[in-house]
Amino acid sequence: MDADEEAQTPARPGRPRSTVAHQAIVDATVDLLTTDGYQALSFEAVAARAGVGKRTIYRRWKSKGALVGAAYTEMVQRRHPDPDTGDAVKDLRLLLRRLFTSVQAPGVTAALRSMVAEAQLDPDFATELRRFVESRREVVRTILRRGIERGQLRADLDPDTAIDLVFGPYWYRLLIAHAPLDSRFAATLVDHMLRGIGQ
Amino acid sequence: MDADEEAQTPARPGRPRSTVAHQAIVDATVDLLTTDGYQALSFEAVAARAGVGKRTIYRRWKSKGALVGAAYTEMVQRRHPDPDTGDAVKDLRLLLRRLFTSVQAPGVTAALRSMVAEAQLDPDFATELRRFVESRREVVRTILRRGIERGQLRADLDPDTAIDLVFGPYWYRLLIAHAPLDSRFAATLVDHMLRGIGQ
Amino acid sequence: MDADEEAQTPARPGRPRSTVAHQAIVDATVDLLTTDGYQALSFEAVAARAGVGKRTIYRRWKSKGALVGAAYTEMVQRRHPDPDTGDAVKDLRLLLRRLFTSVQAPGVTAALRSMVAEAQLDPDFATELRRFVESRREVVRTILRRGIERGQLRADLDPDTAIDLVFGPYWYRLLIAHAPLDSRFAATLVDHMLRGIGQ
Amino acid sequence: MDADEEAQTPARPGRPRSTVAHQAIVDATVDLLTTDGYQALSFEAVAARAGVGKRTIYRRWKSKGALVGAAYTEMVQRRHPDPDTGDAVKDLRLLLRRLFTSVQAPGVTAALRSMVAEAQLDPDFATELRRFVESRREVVRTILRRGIERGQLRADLDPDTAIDLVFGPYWYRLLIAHAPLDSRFAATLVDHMLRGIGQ
DNA sequence: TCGTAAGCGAGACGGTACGTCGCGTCTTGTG
DNA sequence: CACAAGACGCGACGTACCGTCTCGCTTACGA
Repeated sequence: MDADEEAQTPARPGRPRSTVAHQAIVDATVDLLTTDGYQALSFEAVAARAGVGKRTIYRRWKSKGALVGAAYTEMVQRRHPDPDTGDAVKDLRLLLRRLFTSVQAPGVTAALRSMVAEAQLDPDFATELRRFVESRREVVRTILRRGIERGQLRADLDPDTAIDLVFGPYWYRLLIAHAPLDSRFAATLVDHMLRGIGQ
Repeated sequence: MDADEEAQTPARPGRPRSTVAHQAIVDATVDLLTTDGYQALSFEAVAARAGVGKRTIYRRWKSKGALVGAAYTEMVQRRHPDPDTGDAVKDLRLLLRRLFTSVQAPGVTAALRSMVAEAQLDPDFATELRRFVESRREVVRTILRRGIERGQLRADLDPDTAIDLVFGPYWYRLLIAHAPLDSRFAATLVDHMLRGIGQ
Repeated sequence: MDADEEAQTPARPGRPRSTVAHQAIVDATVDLLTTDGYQALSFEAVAARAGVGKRTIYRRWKSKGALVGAAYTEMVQRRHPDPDTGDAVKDLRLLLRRLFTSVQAPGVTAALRSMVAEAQLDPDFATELRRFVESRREVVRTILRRGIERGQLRADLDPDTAIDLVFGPYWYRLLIAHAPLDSRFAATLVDHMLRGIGQ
Repeated sequence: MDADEEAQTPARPGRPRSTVAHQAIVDATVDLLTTDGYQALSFEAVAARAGVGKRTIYRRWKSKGALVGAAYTEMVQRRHPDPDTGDAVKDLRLLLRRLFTSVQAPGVTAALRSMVAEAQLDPDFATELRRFVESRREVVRTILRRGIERGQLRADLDPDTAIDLVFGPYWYRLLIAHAPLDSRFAATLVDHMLRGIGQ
């Protein structure tokens, strides 16, 4: 999702990559993404706005989607960490509410959509996206495991299926947009998951 | 999703549209889609392979996604009609099983994905896709309504939420591909929906 | 030196090439050539100034030099035809005087130079240039032949060598620019050629 | 034509320039020039093949043509010195024969052509080339002057015009390549020059 | 039966963006 | 300080498709 060799060989020969250029590119991408949308976004335009050679961008990201991925990560700095209130049900409700709120911010929906779109077209980026998705699943998985250990959730539930039941409808509405992603829907999702899997 | 004025003015002036050209275009699209993937698909390439002028394609479909939509329809002839066995639960299980089976056919997944991708980029096509999605939802809605009337399902369920719980995870796995769309998952989905909403 | 298939199949399939675009390209080339010089001339710049797609230029000329060739031909409309005054010596003097005068016009020297430069780098264009050069030699060859027939020049001269003795120093001074191409030099060249080959 | 400050301050501060690098650059240039031609020659390519930083080349030569000039000098070690046999006519014949022979060596023609091409595009290099050309003219000028003093050539000839009559056709055939640069042509050139200017 | 209106293939058109190359300059660490 | 390595801003390259626009030619209806 990010520049390709983040923390590799600490010193390789030649001039090191400019962090200034790096930041300028990411900023320009966010700008264009939220202003004109994914369509208007091109390596050409990003280079122009960032005051950077196209090569400098290609050196770091190999596709538009990968670039947008970095910009998205930049946009959603707050990472919705595991709340861990001690109550698994409360944790789930909190996490979902935050997720559904963050998605209201302008540009976030567009970014997520463009990433899914890119993933359908570029298998390499699909892998990267899967990695990102998995990291989000892991947070919920942790909450569920904790809930089971604490006896707050029944022991025989299948976490992965449960997670699909939460994130599935979330992405579904996000992508198809046949219905809003509001806090009521967030609550409903948790309710149904708990009724299905909880004690 | 299809050629844009299917059953319009039954007879309009001038030379009628060539069904030969029409078929050649769809065939070429399916060919390219399953052979080289969505990436290699372009109006230019389709026209070349079909031996057809670009204009002739533009006259019928206004976007790549719309064109792929036609190809998809071509591929999935069977349209998963409402089973109506008399038992709502049996109907649901049957429908889901068919849905999950159809998606195994080569090219179908690719077509669905490309359509979702296109929808993220082209609002007009998003509307078309939403129409298609809605038609699929309507089938389930009918089953659910029938189940309630017959007393097979409890009366206070919200059909649309229930549908989200089924189709959500379906699309989620289809698009993210983090887990397979097998018949076991189909069964699990119906189980959870029923446990959540059924009596 | 010109667009590649001048008077071929009078009607080939598809939209015919636009003469408007053609002229716009040539004009833009002449403009840029005489204004900013050969260096500043690029397909990119010509396309921009002519309001034309780059492809449209590439379709007609395959290299910068070939393009400049067309522009040059456009610039030197007057083609220094065979004078044929009845007197071979007079003809030669007249032709040379005209040649040396035409080369004074701004841009002509630059165009000729750039063509020679391109010919050194691109064998294909070298062939084209050779064709142009040969056409100029033919004019002189005709004059000489006529002079021999009329008994104005002695019979045993070798026309091609004689022509080398005239055009050789001409191009030499044109390219190296170590001395001016003035009318005195023109006269001297004819004098020496005649002293060397005449009766 | 050569490295720009050959015999400058014999000892200047800092690390002295590596003669190893210098030679590697020239060798790589000759290699590329004779192998892939002038087109494939670029500072970038030379640096890569020589295993040298681009800067190191720029430090020594300021243009592609200047660099090729050095390579040319490397290729043509023998410099065709003034023969001075005592007989001006014999001297001229000898010099021309040598000149026409040297040009047969592979790569020499290409180098000369590329230098002329570069001179048409880069005024600075044109000056350098003019300097080189003048040095070659000076040799002939000396022979002619000596011939006049010795009474072997008539006193009223204009040396510079005479030289144009020899070198002009030489370069003409070299650059346009409409006819070969063989020894017969060498002889013919001297013959005609003498008939034109000699007693 | 014949005009006329649209469809047809081909392919050129003005564009935008692509991904690459080379330029000449700059910044690293190493000698 | 020179050197190799290589990143940098830049500008041009030649190509791919876009969606539109002629061409000359069917095709088929309705006047």
